[in-house]
Amino acid sequence: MPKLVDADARRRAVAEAVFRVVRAQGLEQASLRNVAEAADLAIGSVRHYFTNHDELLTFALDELIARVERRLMARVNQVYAATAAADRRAAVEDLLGELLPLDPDRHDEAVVWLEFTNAARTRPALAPAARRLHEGIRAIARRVLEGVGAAEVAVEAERLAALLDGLAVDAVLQPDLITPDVMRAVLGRHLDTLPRAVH
Amino acid sequence: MPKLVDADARRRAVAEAVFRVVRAQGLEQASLRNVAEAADLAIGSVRHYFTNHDELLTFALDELIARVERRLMARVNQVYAATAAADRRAAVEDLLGELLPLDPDRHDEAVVWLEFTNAARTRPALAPAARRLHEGIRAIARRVLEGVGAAEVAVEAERLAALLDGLAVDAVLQPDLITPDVMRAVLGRHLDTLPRAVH
DNA sequence: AGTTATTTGGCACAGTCATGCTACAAAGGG
DNA sequence: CCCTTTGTAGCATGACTGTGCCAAATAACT
Repeated sequence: MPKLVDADARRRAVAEAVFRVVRAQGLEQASLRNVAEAADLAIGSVRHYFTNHDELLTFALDELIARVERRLMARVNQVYAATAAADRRAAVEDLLGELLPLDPDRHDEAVVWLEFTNAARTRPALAPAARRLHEGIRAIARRVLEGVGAAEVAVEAERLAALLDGLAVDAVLQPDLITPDVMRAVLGRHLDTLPRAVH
Repeated sequence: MPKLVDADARRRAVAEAVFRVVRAQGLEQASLRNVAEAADLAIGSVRHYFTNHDELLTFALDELIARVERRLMARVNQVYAATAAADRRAAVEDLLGELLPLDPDRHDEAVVWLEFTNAARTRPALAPAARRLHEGIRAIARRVLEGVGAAEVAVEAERLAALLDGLAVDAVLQPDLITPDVMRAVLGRHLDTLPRAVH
């Protein structure tokens, strides 16, 4: 047999090529040909690791979600570890900030997320993963807002989640206006005005 | 000559066909052929009213924005007309609600908006119109928040605009979870917690 | 009635797309 | 050494795209 390649690593490398194409030219342009070129592979090679174009895209989306989840896990532990009020507030801010495109890497991630989650509206294959991410964000928002009254937690969680989604979308679409500084200021202000939940 | 058609009305009718296709199948599928079929015209006819595919899309986007602006104008006047505090609060809620997909028509509008504004990220022809809409929403947010301190108005306007964008996006992508009731509750809650600006 | 400008319809072309299929190179195990 | 498995590459096909170009049908105006 030839070089005996680590198939999983190859699939992840191709997924990264998908991200690059989507980032630069939109999901619409993430054809097998363009992705193969971005991955520096022949189109036939890419097809050896993915049976379908759909499977390529769903794998890439799953990979993106896994990456976000990995980052969030570490931050969640930080919140639980923080006992002092000031520490907890900072930990919460870091945790929620992980959902915002505050640095170039996460900006690219947010771009790809918006492209995929929007495409999921009309592409059934992508819908389950997009849904999982949507609900995951709500779960985090609810957990962070434990301190508010039970009657309000549902509305407040939705408000926080919508704010995070909106900031991410705005930063993706108008990056020169919605800078990391603006996002941090808005998130901080939002947490300041919450009853007595997070501080 | 033939039937002597009102060219402007025809262009608007074709734009509506664009909306229907984008709504049902995504902007990616808004090809000349699909749009022509949705408009019940021959492809050559559509091309008679639009020199370009790009011109067709930019016209449709401009048309969408004009429609939103028309709706907002009426609401803005209502805010100025309201003198009593309770009236003003209701007028503001109606005005901002105009930016949310609270009924089926506005839901379709929001779907098309998201498709276009996202596409504008990688399609230069659409960028100016998307930008205008983005800034228009900020202008409204700032005007509504006149009451808050000058130091905070920038951050608060961004927070309100991001919340509106986020609610719209979430309702477009997960319409069974983010219902009009949820959106109204979240917006109401947000206005309640603002300093003493709107009430 | 004839002319002319507008509208409509469609053909042809070059490009892109996903995918079924085949062919071949390479390296590990017998 | 051979053979079998794995990876790589590419050809062929049918479908779709925007656009240049052309031809016909239509109705208003002279």
